[in-house]
Amino acid sequence: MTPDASSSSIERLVAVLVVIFTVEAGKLRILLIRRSADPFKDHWSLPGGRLLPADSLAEAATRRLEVETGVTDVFLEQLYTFSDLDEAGSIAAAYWALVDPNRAKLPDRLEWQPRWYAVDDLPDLAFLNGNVVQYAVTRLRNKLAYSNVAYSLLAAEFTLSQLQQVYEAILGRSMDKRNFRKRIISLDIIEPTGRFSGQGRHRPAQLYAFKERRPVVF
Amino acid sequence: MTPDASSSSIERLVAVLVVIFTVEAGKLRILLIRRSADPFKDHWSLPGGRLLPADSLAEAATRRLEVETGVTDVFLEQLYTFSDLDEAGSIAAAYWALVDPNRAKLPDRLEWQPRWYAVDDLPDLAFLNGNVVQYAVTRLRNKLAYSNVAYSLLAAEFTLSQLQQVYEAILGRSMDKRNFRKRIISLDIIEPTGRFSGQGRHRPAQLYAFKERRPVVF
DNA sequence: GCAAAAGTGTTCTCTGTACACCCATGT
DNA sequence: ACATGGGTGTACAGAGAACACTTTTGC
Repeated sequence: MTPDASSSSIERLVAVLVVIFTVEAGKLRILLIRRSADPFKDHWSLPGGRLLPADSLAEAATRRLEVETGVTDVFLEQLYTFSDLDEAGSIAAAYWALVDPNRAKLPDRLEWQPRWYAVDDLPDLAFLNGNVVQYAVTRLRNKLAYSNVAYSLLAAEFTLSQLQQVYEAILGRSMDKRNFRKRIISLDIIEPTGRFSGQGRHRPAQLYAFKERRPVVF
Repeated sequence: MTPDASSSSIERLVAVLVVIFTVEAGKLRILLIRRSADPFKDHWSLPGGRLLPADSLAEAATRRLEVETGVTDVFLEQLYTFSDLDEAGSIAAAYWALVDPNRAKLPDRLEWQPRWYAVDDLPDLAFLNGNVVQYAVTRLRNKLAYSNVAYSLLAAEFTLSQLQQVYEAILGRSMDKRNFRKRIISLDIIEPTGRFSGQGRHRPAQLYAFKERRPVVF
């Protein structure tokens, strides 16, 4: 047995990718970085990297999320594991995360220039990252319907209108205000805090908080 | 850099596991094999094995499924990728499959002695395979509600009663015959073949077939 | 007083569920 | 004739969708 390329070894290069979502300015966005090396130099791609010795997949994904956004206590879940994103036969475990845009601070001095892109207006992506993003968007939309994952996209307190805007941005359609409120309240996942958002020349809005700031499935 | 154990290499051992389901004698069952080597010698475990050079994950899972059951053209889907099933830091990509018990022929001369076990009466499993099975059962139950995956558990033609028994075995509860038929027919995934099952001292049953014998999501 | 967003109910349709009897066949 | 599984319809309840006006505040 020759000890040369990975394609003849019994072991494999294993990488982690992270699809980091946020909702900002009424749009669902993901974080992309610009590749500084070949292959696909100067193309945009999902943040990711090699799995280090003794890393679990979740640890590697968490670390990469923190490097890019500075946050760790957010929703983060495995998405799918690909074995055909490149020609080298490496394995890529994709994760997805949801972050509040006001908490995520992108380190803009980094050489890979992280940037938020609206998912309905993405640039060409390196490798087959476009497939990964599509898969992640589908999973997010499904999960929104039967879990409280939206907690991870909002501040601790928020108005019902803000929550509705998050849902509308993710699902890509507008909803009826009365039906949305009825449904969310009947799910019993949020509660009024008693405080009000007193800003703007209009009636102040009741502030709400999620009862659980961790994943709950209905 | 030392070339010794996998825990100090940048590459990883990658394995594939397969949770192979069937429904037989009114019970949801999975295929287990008896380990012939340490660790966990003589314990039961899920079939699996190393990812060979140039294998994709799906190829490795398909091959393992064929070795165990002789079938390949069945429902097979990735489940989850684990990095903490053993202490060696290896990566295990779990898949799940659905097979018709009449087509799966277990090679009973194999040293690992494959056997069907009812999921509600499993023996102690090696590694953390119990978690994997639980996860697969949950996924199967969910998927049953919004896809046609049951096609892969039945012969090409079947009666509505046989189909209902499959659903009841998977979900672990009995259903009303009239409501079941109404719902399945309204899903528009099966059609009558015009032939009848003329066996038994009772009225012959209309035979049905799935319109698509490949995964369709509603 | 006016602009802007907050807040609130009713009606209808559709889906899921509960429930019981006759039919065709083999022995 | 009887035992066995095959086959069928109706009524009720709950969920989701459509739809418009009043309230509170800042300016």
